[in-house]
Amino acid sequence: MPKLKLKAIKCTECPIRHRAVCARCDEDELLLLEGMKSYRSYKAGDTILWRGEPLEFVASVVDGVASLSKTLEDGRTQMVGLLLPSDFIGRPGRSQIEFDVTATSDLTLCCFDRAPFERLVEETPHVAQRLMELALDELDAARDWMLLLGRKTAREKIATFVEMLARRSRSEASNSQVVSKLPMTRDQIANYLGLTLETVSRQFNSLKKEGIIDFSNRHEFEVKDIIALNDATGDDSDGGVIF
Amino acid sequence: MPKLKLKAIKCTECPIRHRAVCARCDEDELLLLEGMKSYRSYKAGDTILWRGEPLEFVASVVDGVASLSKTLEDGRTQMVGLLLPSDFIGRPGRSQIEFDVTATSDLTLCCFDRAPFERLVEETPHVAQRLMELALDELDAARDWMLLLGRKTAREKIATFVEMLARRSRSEASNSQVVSKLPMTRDQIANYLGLTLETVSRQFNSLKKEGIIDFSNRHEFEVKDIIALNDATGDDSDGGVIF
DNA sequence: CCGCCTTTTTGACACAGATCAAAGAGCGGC
DNA sequence: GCCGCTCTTTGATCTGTGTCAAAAAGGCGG
Repeated sequence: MPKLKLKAIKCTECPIRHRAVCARCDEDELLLLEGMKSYRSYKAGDTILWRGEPLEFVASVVDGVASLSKTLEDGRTQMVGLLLPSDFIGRPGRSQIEFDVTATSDLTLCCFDRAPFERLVEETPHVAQRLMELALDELDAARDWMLLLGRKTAREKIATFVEMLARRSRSEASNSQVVSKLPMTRDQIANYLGLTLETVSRQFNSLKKEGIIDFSNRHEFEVKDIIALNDATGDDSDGGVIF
Repeated sequence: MPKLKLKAIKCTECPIRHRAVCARCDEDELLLLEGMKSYRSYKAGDTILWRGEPLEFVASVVDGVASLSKTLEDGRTQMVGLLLPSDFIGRPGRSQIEFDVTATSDLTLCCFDRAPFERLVEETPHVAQRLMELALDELDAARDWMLLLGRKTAREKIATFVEMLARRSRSEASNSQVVSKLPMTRDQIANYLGLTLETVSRQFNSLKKEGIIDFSNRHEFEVKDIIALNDATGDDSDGGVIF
């Protein structure tokens, strides 16, 4: 489990300062966090935490992608969360987690020892409030994923996944770049979408053949027809307005 | 949308006093809640809230079962949450919800107008803390469900569902009663498990034929072989201990 | 630049669960 | 107690996706 400690950057210069668990903190509170944080790095594929293992720290993702996954008796696995920069790992008030946490890409975490962090949560409402928002956002995402896993076809699953990646890369790059990264292997995508890797491959190629997306290489794609892509997700575009 | 106001019972005598959003409140805080609450009743099948509709109140389930569900363009639907007594509806800081809320059985809610409730959340850490716990519990449940929806077979889904109902009815009745209620129709169960109602029916009867469960009538069952039932869920019984 | 290892693609086939259809059960209203 | 409704069961068939297998494409170290 090769985890290296790195020197921490200053909170005020942190790339996730405005979105992570510290987003609402003022300068004083930030100083407290600064004093208890440490950085850890992981290589793609490393396991960060095992299910049931005592949880010694909580953390924010600073850079890279981590995933939460659950496994059945016979080895079938399902990703139950994808953690991107500013997302939070761990839950105050519980010393265990019910899933494995793995580095999907090379990863940097900003870690806090659990005990002092929990004390901080009790005392600073800004951290508690932000933690609550993050949890509720995750809950929303989990529910969207339940609809996908329970009711969408393989084609719809892939289209939804592609659309999500494209939207995210458009917003976070804050430019209208057309090329997006595919941050996982076919196998990982399959575990995320509740499919097999063969089906993932077939559906990607099917969308490509139809001219909806295009691949420059295996890990980069471009959306050619956003309308058709949106149609293919099966989502109800109607915002729920009552007529 | 037949919703009737009932006279409220006293918070101190409320059946969900110790588990709902008010669980950690002291007497003073309870008095504040008492002042802003009102009860509403719904008949089985009533829609409580529509997706996207402005959210005028938040609520705790006092009695009965409510469900959260999402729908695709063509009408396929997936339940994304089952709300039992003491569960909470609504999310502070957001005026809309992303799913429909429906009464699965006859239902009683303890409602709070959103604006005053949000002010209360800001001021009383006990409510905020409890809300956080409830959200995180729901997140855990959502993740278990993602594993079920993405990777379990029809048989495993039904076994998991039955096991969940049996465990719940055992704990909440606080006696070792053997008969449990099935609080939903086959169609609702299908929407919860990501199956069709025919498959639900077939799998129930298959478990019955094998002597694992038994039905006295369509809405009550008894677990005859808990070991076999547990096996049939496909879950990894190992708590994640590392050898 | 070559060879080895991993990831991805492609093909053939099987099967779990969906779909379509119709019969049976349960239950409230009259 | 009978009618008419909804919910459930059962049967026959179809199909999307999984499974098994093997070839192709990258990618990396030497």
